[in-house]
Amino acid sequence: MRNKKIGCAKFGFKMSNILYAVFLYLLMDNSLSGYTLTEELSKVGIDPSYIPTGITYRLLRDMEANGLLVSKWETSGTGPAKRVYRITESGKKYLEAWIVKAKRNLNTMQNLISLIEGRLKDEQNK
Amino acid sequence: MRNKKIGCAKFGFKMSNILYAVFLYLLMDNSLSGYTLTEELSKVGIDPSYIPTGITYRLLRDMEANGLLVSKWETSGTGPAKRVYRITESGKKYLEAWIVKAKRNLNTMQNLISLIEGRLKDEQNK
DNA sequence: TCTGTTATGTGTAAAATTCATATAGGTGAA
DNA sequence: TTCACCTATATGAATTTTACACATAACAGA
Repeated sequence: MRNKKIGCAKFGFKMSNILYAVFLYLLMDNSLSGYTLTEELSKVGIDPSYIPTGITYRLLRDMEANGLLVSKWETSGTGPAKRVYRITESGKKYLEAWIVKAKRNLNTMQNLISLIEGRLKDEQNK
Repeated sequence: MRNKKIGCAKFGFKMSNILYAVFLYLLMDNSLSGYTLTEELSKVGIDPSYIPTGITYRLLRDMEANGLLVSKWETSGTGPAKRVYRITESGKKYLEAWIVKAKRNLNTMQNLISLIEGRLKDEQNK
């Protein structure tokens, strides 16, 4: 048996991958800033206060560098300037590819969890 | 909004956490060596060849250090000596606690994925 | 002017993962 | 008998990911 690589990534549930997907999803309807995106995480069941802002802003810059998003500064309106992100065609394609992998990995996790749960219930009934 | 922590761990799907659970599950019926445990990953839908042996053996030592497993050397039988692991009561408790968190996190992922999938389907039908 | 909210960002530490490599006993075939 | 291959365990170091701490700045209202 040889050494190969795996990681959370293989299950599609690496933190940064999930946030990539969520941000792309949230941006499909509107262009939004990093701050607003963080707040809207609650819409998908993620507590925004758990996400360090350092991660959010760095991920968004990475996503832009990878061509999934484009940004422009918005200085109008109240408060400090916002960097507002818009999804690209490449970003949509990325999300479509992600969902395929994510579903497969969700299945793996689902099977694993029901297997373990079943075994633990057997133990209780002994 | 303040900075807090998250990570794969918050979703319960960190690589090492999954392997902890799988190993504990596999050890509920028999005592097994690291090598055999790796092979038996296929029973739960994980391709053993994807798991670097470096990770497996290190995780098992960690688990023992944390009291979830105990090991003894088995020199009888063919081939080189095996370090055979057995699950402890503490290991069983860990697995029970893990499954609760894992189910919750699976739910979060499930909702997230169906949300995104639904949105992508809308897009196709436009 | 001081506090709080909105808003974006960076440097560095810590943790997790991967890669490369080492060791060693046993088996079977050329 | 030596060479290739399988079983079996292990570690050092590089890389990647994630978390923590902090810095900056515009504006609003007391």
